[in-house]
Amino acid sequence: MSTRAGKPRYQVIADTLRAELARGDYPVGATFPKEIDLCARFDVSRFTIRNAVRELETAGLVERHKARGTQVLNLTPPSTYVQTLTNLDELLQYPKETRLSVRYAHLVTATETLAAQFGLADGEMLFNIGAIRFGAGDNERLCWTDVFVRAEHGGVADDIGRDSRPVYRVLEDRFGLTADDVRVDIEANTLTAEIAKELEVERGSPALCVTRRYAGDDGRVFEISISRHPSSRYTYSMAFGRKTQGERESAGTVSTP
Amino acid sequence: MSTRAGKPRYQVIADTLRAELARGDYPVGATFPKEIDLCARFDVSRFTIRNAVRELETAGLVERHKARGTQVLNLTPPSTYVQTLTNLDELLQYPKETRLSVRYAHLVTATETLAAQFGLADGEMLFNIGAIRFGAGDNERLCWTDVFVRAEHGGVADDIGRDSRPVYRVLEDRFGLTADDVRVDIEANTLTAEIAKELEVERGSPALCVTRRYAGDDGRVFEISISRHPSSRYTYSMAFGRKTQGERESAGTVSTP
DNA sequence: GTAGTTGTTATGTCCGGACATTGATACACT
DNA sequence: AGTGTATCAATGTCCGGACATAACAACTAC
Repeated sequence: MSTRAGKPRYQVIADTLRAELARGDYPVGATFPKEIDLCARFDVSRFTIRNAVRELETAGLVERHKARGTQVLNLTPPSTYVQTLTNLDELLQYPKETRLSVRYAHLVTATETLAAQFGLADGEMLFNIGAIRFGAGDNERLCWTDVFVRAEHGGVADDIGRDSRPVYRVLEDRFGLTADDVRVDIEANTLTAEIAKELEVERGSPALCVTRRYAGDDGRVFEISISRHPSSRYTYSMAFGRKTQGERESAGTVSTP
Repeated sequence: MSTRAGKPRYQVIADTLRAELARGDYPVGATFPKEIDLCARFDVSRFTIRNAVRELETAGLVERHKARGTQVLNLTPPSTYVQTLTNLDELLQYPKETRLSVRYAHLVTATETLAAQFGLADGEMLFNIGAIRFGAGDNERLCWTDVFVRAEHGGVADDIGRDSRPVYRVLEDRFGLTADDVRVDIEANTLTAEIAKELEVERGSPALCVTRRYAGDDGRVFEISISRHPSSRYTYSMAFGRKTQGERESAGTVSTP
């Protein structure tokens, strides 16, 4: 009727309905015409109408309810901004070749804030690993990192310096944990005298402090890492793209041979 | 056959095929059994098989080609980590009630790096707005912001202090631009003497420097803003969740009746 | 009144068929 | 050999029907 170019009928019908929605024919929240009526209107079978309405549904425009009808959700396809990481490693944003040099690895009493984040009672213990991350060739000191894991996961310390896997990955492999939820906090502050000395910069110089908190599928936090980067040695950067709901994802899993 | 719980047949079949894929019955890249064969195997109509295979397709496991067959893409559903913003305003992360006080608004010659980012020739002009962001009630000075827009968009300066919309939104409304791509860079450095004075903090104190670059649908950058937050007054935080491809998005836009 | 029953109405599932469309292949012709 | 052509094989589209299921409303029995 309105569009035509060898396109299948259900596509044309979906386009028509999309246009009508955008024009405001059916207000948000109202019930959409029922399938039978649309069948009569476009003179097609229910099969075709269902295909058309499914398009609208996956586009986030309408919502179907069994035995209750179809409701209008949005007049235009809702779009959101997303930052996509195919891999959690991208969160770390270190160049490929860096290595971690462990300075200490021992049990400590959790501070109040740390205990709260791990969901521990006051005075319980955490395992703490302090390390310096070195650059690839030039051996520049990139940052100081303090990693906190639950006491029962202290075994990770054995693997940390040895291979180049990030800590959360070692935890995944050794204890079957999966990082389902990650929170990253970034702030600026000054380096303590000890860390400034370790990083060979002036004490009191500014640093980018990145705190990463990893939680498993049950919501329990299993690792918190705090990295302090001397200024000008590190920039945290991220990209966001507008994504319209219902789009086909551009596949994943690029293998590096 | 394998699963059963009042679930529709095509669901059960999809589950079965999913399990077989995960088990490695069909190697990646190989052609998936054709619909007719699956009909025979499960003793259902092609309609049901098509529904089942569509599930696998939207889950990113297989790919269908007309007249060529179905190919295996992944053995398990590819998952990525995403940070979702329903609104670009969430990128700014300021409490609701803040206001911007403009200190200057004028044309400047673009520095080399700025010109390059905007895609301008050397020596071309940009419009530059410098402003302080104040907190809601306590009138605390939250940060210093330098905004750069193209010379032809200098008109935004009229609107900036007046309402509380962010600059990119004013640009959208006034010039029909849409922010399709945003990049955020975060680093730590020290405040210059002038800015430190404006923000009423000690000169040389550390600050979180957030650079936001907005690009339109044509890829052209139309705004760059640089915000400097005195340390301890601001923490940039973000959350990532694991998202399996093909999941239903949790809808948006809740209407308040 | 409250609880249970029944009926209506909408979408959800499923069938068996039909024809269209389009890569790929094999074949015939120049 | 190269080029067109016919055929095949697979998914894509579409029909008209059937029954299942769930939300909702109205009605009935206690």
